[in-house]
Amino acid sequence: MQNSEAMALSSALLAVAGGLTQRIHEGVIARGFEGLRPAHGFAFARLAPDGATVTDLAAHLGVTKQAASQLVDELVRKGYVERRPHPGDARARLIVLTGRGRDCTRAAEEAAAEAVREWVEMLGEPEVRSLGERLLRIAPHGPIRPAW
Amino acid sequence: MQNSEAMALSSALLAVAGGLTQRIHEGVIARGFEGLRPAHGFAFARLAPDGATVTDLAAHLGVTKQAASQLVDELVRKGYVERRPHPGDARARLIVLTGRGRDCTRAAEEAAAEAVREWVEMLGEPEVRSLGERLLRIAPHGPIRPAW
DNA sequence: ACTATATAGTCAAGCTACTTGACCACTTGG
DNA sequence: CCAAGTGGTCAAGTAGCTTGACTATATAGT
Repeated sequence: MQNSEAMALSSALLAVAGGLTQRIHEGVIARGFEGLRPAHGFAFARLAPDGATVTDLAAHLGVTKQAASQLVDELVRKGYVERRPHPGDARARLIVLTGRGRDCTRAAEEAAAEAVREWVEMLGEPEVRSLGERLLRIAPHGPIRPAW
Repeated sequence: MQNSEAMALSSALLAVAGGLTQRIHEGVIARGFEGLRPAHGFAFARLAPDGATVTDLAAHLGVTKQAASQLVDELVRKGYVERRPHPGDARARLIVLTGRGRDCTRAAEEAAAEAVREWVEMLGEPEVRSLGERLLRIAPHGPIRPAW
């Protein structure tokens, strides 16, 4: 496979990812959740199941824990998450989504589904499904880098 | 297709895109081009064929033209691009890559090809190729958003 | 049990890429 | 040929990140 092909693939991938990010972001706003940036969505994704510590969040986002702490401050102020004492470690705090935070996560999922639905219209469901499977197999495990 | 499937697809897509961005960035640095951020790569991509104006660049990157102008300042200072008078419009300037800028672009292509090669090892060439084709068909035309 | 080292989190200050607002130079259309 | 529009830059402010310093709790070694 030639460099030029690899570059075409890379460009397409990054364009699709950028477009999707923007679509989700706009969809979340359209559903009434304001004052959020795309980076917050990545935080929500980490917090979704059972909460996480600030340090976990920092690693997931690929930023310092100070930055993660500031982000949590902001989300607390806006009512999306709350800090709870951590069971089993008195130094740590467990950051968990509030009801509003879970509503917002659902809104993001709807917005993502909306974008994916358009892909299904263009490619058909089987192709989109296999696209997802292949992406899943090559997805890295490390921190989600929230910037490029 | 359910929301949860759409979200899994979205997450995988964004993870792959984030990982790829990081890989390219690291590869460019490893080849001796320092002081660059991923956003510069997107600028290079727009400048590559025949150059572009600051306004074009701003639209492509999804930022204000002031921000694009500052970015160009930086790239000029570091020797990657130069400002030339624009043929046919005395207000505008044509921003073009220098030799070093083209070298850097090639380095980015090599780094991208390296990452794609790993995907080929995991999925096989036909699957990666069809992945690229499908992504190309759903890629948006608008500005590349350099932030999420 | 006691000390030493590591870890979770925050506070404070500084940096940097971006924004908005103002402005000049040139182009285009009536 | 004048009015409005466009390309670009200068200047100042902002927001999200960084590094550095610190406290509180946990863990390991002797």
